[in-house]
Amino acid sequence: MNIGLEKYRYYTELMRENDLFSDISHDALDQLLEIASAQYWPKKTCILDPTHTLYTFYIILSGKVKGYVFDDKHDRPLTLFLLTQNDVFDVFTLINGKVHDIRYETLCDTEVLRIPMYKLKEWIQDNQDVYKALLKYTTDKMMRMENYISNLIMEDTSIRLARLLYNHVDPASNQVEILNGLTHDELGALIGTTRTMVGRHIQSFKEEGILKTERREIEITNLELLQQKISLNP
Amino acid sequence: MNIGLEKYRYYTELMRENDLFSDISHDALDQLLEIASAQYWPKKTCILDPTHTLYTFYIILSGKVKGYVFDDKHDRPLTLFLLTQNDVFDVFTLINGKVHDIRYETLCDTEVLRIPMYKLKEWIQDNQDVYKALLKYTTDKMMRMENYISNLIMEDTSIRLARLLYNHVDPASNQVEILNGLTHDELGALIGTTRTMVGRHIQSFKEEGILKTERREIEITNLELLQQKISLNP
DNA sequence: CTGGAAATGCGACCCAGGTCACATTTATTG
DNA sequence: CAATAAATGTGACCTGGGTCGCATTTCCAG
Repeated sequence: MNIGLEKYRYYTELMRENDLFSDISHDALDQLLEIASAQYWPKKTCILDPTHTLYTFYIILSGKVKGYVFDDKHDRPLTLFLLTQNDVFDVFTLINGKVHDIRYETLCDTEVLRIPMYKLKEWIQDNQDVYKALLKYTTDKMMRMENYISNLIMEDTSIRLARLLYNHVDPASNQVEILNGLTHDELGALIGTTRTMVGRHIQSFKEEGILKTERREIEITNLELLQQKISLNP
Repeated sequence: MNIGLEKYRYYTELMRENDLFSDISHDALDQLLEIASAQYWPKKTCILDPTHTLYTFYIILSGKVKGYVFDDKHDRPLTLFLLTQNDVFDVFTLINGKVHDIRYETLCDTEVLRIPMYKLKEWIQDNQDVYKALLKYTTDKMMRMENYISNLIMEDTSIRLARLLYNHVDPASNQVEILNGLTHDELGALIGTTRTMVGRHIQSFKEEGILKTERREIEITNLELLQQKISLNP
């Protein structure tokens, strides 16, 4: 990597904290950083070509990236998952070598490490331990996805929104950190509904005294009420 | 395993064909069979206790098992996935060691290999190659789950039913093999809807000449029409 | 063969949540 | 700092699909 020592330290530090690489030796991690290059992606950077991830693997250092599919019938995107710091993509193409029919887009400014797939595969040859870590990573994501599905079928849109907010409140600031800066359209895509619905629910949450909004930022004013909405669904 | 040679051959044969163990040496596979015991589960056998899979791992030799959660609000189960020959469970508890909040139930008579978790973990210590195979297995399931989600949000119940049928037709018999013997309730659980809806749609499919039913068996009479329903959703 | 349980068929009704249309506010950029 | 685009607020309306109730059929166990 052609970067200053400071920056390099910063990356190694981030990688060392990443559970995926915690079992990897310092040397091996250095080798990995050797074949990686840092990239800065501004908000709304897209990977629209699903074959792209056949050749390049990414590790997210900061920011947020959504993985989504497009719903032609309703002419709107549906976000399948949200990736943030320490997440990687695309594990499916890395392991199965087949195209993963999914698009990626940054939801805010994002830093990634970019690794050519063939070099990564070589590196993995010598560091088969990552399989175990990746497996843990994947089963974990899988369980989240199961929860997402139950949610979709069992709860109505207002509760899905409430849960989305609840799952992302920063207890310190009462702000919904990773969702700040997202439009109602984006929020809708995250819970499988429309901006109209999101807007209506946010309005009624306001009236109920659960939250207040300002310049595309959501602040929870009464966490308990929000919690109630999720658990005691009448 | 305390079983006759014939039966033993049959199991090894099945395991050898299982992609999860295709990279495992004969010796190692024998060792695995050594710590496994065969079990026969009649239809409707349940694993209702989620902590059970902390201690026991299963490999399905034949039959079908559903993994489901219960929807208290609507008082009905929701099937998250269907497991059949060569599937295993529960990978999540094996890898993460935490309880996986999910229940299992056989949908028909089923044969499984039962392996005590701690013995399996020992075996894996000496056969770390399975991590790679398990990872492939898991990412594959993951992608199916992504498709399930898009389906849930993008398509209405009739198309979801049509797709369920289409994905399981046996081109030889035109029968919907693995779904035969399931009640409308079970079918509903598989696509996240109610028996009423399933019933109505099956009726209208009949009228459209897509299928006919007899004694809880579904036979597709016009595959093309079914295909159309899935692709040209108006 | 038979009585009860389970599975299915079907009509009446209701509502969450989608669409459409348009006004209003907030960002962004020549 | 317009002016144009993007994001949001809101009302009117429609419909897929859920619930309820009950009749009918199919399946088994006794």
